[in-house]
Parts: sequence; C-alpha cells; structure tokens
Amino acid sequence: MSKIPKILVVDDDPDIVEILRYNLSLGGYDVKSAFNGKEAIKKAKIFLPEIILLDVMMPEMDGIEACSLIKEIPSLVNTRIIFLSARSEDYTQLSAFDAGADDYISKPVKPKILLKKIESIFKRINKKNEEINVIDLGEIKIDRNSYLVYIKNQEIALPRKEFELFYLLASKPGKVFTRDEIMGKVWGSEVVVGDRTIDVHIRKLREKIGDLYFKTVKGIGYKFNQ
Amino acid sequence: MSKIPKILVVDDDPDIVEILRYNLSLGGYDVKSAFNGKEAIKKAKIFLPEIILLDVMMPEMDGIEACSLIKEIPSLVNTRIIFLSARSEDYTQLSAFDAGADDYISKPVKPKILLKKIESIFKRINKKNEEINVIDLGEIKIDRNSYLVYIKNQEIALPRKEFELFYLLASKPGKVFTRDEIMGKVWGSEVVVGDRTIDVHIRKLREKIGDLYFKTVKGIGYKFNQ
DNA sequence: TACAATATTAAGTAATTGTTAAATGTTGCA
DNA sequence: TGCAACATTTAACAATTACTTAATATTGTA
Repeated sequence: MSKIPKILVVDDDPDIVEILRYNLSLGGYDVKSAFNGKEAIKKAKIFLPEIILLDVMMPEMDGIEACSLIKEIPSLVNTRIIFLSARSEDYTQLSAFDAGADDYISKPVKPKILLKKIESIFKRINKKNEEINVIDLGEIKIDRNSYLVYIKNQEIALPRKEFELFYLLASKPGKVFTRDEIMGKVWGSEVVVGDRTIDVHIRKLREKIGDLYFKTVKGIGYKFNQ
Repeated sequence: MSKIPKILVVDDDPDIVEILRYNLSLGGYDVKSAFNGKEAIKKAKIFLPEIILLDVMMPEMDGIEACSLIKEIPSLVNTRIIFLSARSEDYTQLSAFDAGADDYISKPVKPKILLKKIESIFKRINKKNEEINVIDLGEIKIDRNSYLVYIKNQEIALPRKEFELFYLLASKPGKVFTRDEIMGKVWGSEVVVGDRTIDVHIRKLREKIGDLYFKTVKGIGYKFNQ
C-alpha cells in the first residue's frame, strides 16, 4: 500500500536545493527538484508529489503565486505545500496561508526539524486518508468533526473514550470486536487497564445511546447492531 | 473602485529609472520616481503608491534603511516594497526581508518579468482586499481587514492572537479544532508556548464574545458554535 | 448447578481545563 | 530614550470531567 513518499523541492538557490535533497533522500524520500515556480508547476503535474517544499522568494514567479496556481490543479489538490521563508513574520505567514500553504519552515533549515516536520505531515496525510470522518447509519450519525453523535437527530456529546469505542463498533455494524481488538484500537496496545474498563464504557454507551444497540458476545467481545 | 495603480521607482541611476518608468508606463501604471532614499520617503508620503521599486544600493541612504523607514509610516503600511538588487545573494535577501520588503527583482531587470511580477502583486493586493477576509455568520461578522468583530452590529476590537483564534474557530463553525491544530495555525508550528495559553485566550473570547459560542471538547480541543 | 464471564455501582484516581494574578514582551508616543 | 498602555505568556491552584478500579451482583452456558 505505502509506496515511497514523494517530495518536490523548489528553490532558486542550487545549494539549498542540494542540502534539502540530500537530507530528504537520507530520510528515505523520493526527491525531485525545481529552481523556479514555473518549473515547479510543470514537474509537480508529472511527479505528483505528496509534499512540495517551496521557497517564498524566487525570481520570476514567487512561491506564493506558485502555491496559488498549484492549488488550482485538480490532480494536486491533496498535495501539501510547505513554505521555506527567510523570516517568520506575520505578513509572510498570512499570505502563505491565504495561498493555501499547509505549513512553513524558516530558513536556515535545520535537517532534524525538517525531517520531523515532513514525517508529521505524512502521518497526518495517512491518518486522513484512512479515516472517514462521518459514519452515517440513517437513524444514527457519528461525526468526528464535531465529536458528536446524533440519534434521531438528537445531539449527544460523548467523552473521548466512549466516543472512540462507539466509533469503532459502529464502523462495522454486526462485526464482533474482541476485547483485545477493542483494547488495542481504543486504548492503544501499550496501555494496560483492567478488564472491567471496557464493560463500564459499554454500559455508559448503553445508557446514552440505547441498550439494544450493543450486544455482548460472551467469551469474545461486543458488537454493534443497527 | 480600481483607479490607476501607482508605483514609485527609486534608483540613483537615472538610466535605470528611465527604463523602468518607460516600461511601467506602457503597462498602464502611474509612475513617479526618486533618486535616493530621502527623496523616496518624501515623495512616497505624498504620492501614496501601492508599490515602491527600491534599489538596494544607493548613496546616502541605502534601500534597506529607506525600506525600514517607509514601513514605519502609517499611511504606507499597505505599500508593497520590491527591491532591485544587483545580486541575489542570501545576505541581501535576508536584510531586505528583515526590513519589511515584500519581494525582490534582480538586475538587470527584464521588462517582461518586471511587469508580470508587478501584476501578480496587484492581483494579490486586490485579492486580499476583497477576499475571504470577512466571515459573515449573520449575527456575527469577523473582518480581517480591520481586525474588528461585530456582534449584533456592536463593534468589538480584539488583540491579534485573540482575533486569529476567533477567526480560525469561526472559519468552520461546528468543527472541533484540536489543540495542536490551533497551536499550529495561530501560533505557528515552531513556536512553543505553555499549555494554558490557549485556555486563557479562549477565556478572553468567552468574556468578550459570549460564553455560549465556545464549546470545549475535553481531550480534543475547542469548537465554535453559532 | 457451578463457575467463569460480564454487569452494575460507587468511589477513588488521573487528566484536562478554568481562573487568576503576576511576570514578561511589545508598541506607540511624548 | 523611556514611559505607559496594552498584549501575551506563565505559573499556581481550583474546578471539572473522564477514566479506572474494586466490590459485589447477575448472567449465560458447559
């Protein structure tokens, strides 16, 4: 599923391009480069990178303009753009974000920070692609954006663990989730909590959402029934 | 609404001034010129140009100094300054941007590039003035141009951070913004401030805008509800 | 039935957020 | 420059909410 992540580096200064390219390659990314806005757009269309590192200041077409144009290309709507800026003042940031930038890094770029930032963006990308933010089962809706649950159009707010548990079970109605599975996905595999914890949370859901929806499968786990 | 855009050209070399003036006039701009930093400031105050083309190297007062001074004149805060530099080395760029420059063009100036850049800057200016700078939710209006908020037609001035936070939350009513998200977008992903900073700002907003609008989603973040 | 698994409570513990006031930074102006 | 006004951040503590546990009751099934 996961191929090598692609990054396009754009800066008019060949030295900077080289430094970035070197560090990113070491980080295991597939890197290509461009030296001005026009070239960047041309290459981006073909290369289809997940991330573009874009210098703000470039002759001919500056980064902000390039960013605006890139954001209008359908095949690149999901491409994240990170600005490289010489200063981190408000003006630049604002223009950058107006133009559709997703983040920025100030020069001089420190390799560690760069890699960390890139990594966190990829994490974000993958997370976003995996998760569907709204589960809609007709009578019941679960909305990750607002962290709300709607039962027959009535709004219910759930605490985090309850929400996550509900979200998990409702993601596949009818499927039995084992206790281990629930533990791993809602609590994380490193957390150690007692056996009754899950039961208590199920109980709260039964209280708030409705008893009938949650079926115990003794010896195995739980399932959600519509 | 749109009158003829005004540009002030500043260079100690009369030939360059003449070339620029000629080309910009052809491009349909209202052009005036100055031959040193002092004269530039004097003329800018009266002429109120949208853009100033400023040579970096000039006798008496260099472009960077002039730029700093211009940026301090209230009536010229929105004026964009473009540097003309003989070389595109990092040092010059850095100083220039520290001084508040918005862009630069390296000499020799190619007319086509110049006009394109000027055009793109005007585009940006106009875009900025018109565009998404106003959030209108009926009872509540948030105007980025004036940094003012209107609640039931009552005007409220907010400090920058409070404004940015409010603007962010109100940009997607109902959406929960995680603390990380808020941190990244309002404070910048490189800034490190304590945990309570966001809470304090939320508190101020609740005080000034209204308690009900801002909902805490414990363990996740905050959301704005209309 | 017996007993292992789950349900139910209430209470304890932990984590997160709210509230202040004071410290620190900024900015504009005399 | 130095002051004054304001903005921002911090720190300490309070309040709230979430989560877990422990004790006990109940249930389902071999």
